Amino acid sequence: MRDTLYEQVGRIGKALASPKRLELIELLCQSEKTVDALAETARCSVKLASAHLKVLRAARLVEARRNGKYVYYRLADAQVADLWVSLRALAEERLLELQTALREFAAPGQALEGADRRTLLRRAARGEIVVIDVRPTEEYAAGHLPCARSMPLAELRARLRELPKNKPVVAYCRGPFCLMSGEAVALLKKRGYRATQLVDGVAEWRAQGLPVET
Amino acid sequence: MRDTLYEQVGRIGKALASPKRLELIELLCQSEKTVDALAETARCSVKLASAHLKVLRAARLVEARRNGKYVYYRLADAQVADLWVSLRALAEERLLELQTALREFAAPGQALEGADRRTLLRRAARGEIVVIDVRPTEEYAAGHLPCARSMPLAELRARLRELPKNKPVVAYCRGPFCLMSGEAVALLKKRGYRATQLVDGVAEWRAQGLPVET
DNA sequence: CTATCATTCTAACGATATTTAGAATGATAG
DNA sequence: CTATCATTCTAAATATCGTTAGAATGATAG
Repeated sequence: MRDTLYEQVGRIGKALASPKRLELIELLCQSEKTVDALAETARCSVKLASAHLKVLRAARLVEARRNGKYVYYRLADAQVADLWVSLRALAEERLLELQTALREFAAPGQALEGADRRTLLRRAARGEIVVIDVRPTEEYAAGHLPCARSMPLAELRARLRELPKNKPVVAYCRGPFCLMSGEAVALLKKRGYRATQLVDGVAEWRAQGLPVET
Repeated sequence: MRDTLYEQVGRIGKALASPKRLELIELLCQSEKTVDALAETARCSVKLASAHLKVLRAARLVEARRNGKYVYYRLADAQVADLWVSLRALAEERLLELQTALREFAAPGQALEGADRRTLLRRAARGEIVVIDVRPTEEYAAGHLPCARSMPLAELRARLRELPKNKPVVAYCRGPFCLMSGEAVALLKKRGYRATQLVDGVAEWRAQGLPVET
């Protein structure tokens, strides 16, 4: 009777109970992706990725469309990205183990409050700072911070001269669990740039109600 | 390495993967409660409730304090209530099965948007409507809507004459999954009152950033 | 000391989840 | 037809989970 209601919500909970699935959700927060691409980025077999995606689809968190030989998966709703952001934020706040793990793996970047985020946008709009998006170009194309320039980590070394040395450069990537912006900042600093890392990703940005460009 | 991060978030996900635990979380959204009270309301043995609470505590979602013979559990953070509200809202939006189950069990009440909620508050403050909280008194005491009067479902029949027949009466309880406000409205209507149900609970209210009184 | 509230340990049962593997099947582009 | 991308079926190994039960243990009020 009443248990049915909680069981249904539990379906969503169960879908969120596997680390691999959470990783897939985070990747899908960036842009739609093929099974192949997801499996490669999440470092698992296509078969396993396919199985996890089936679970996520059964919980109605993701949807699929076919285009030619490829099946593209995407989040079923922007609310799913928001839920992922809330869940991760809660875990970061409550779980000491996560905090220490983050300190160890991820380079410490700037965690901004709502007001700071708006300040960052204003300064970027005025040209006082340069914001670069170091994710792959497809992810940039699917949505990026206003005023951000696409500069994928893989191309960064070759395109360094496009960046000014006299202005602060702010790099961001997929979010707090992603290492790309940290690597970008390390490279930039070594070459004499004034670089800082923004730990937000587009999903965090959007969850704050801030604008995202496509 | 990177998997550790997702594993930690998965701990929270796993805690949210059991219907019984979700029910306990919803109860704890109302007020702190003893194991005994939780077990009775969730219709399970004290032992099972204790085991589930242990899981929730391990995921740092709830905390306990002892007072005399009793151990009182409470949510570890208001963010936990917000997460429950988001999770439930997402499930309601995405899962057809939940929508049909809700239509069957719960009487259809008013689901309000942010602006409507403020209108409701204004009308209650002006005395145009009477808002009653039909939950047990302890839950009312722990936090209730501004301008709401405590009128527990168990006492409603005996205290009917405290309510005006010429003004609309709005009843709310623990939230969309709780049947108490529906029962209250059914009783009131039978006795000739102009009663409507508000499906929001205090957690939904607070998650909207609206004020809650204690 | 005793009654009450709560937790723990043990054990057991059944169910479900994660991962890997081999083989087969679909669906599509060229 | 063939190569590629994706899913499915089968199976197996391993692990964990949810629930119930009995018995014991703690912690506290009176």
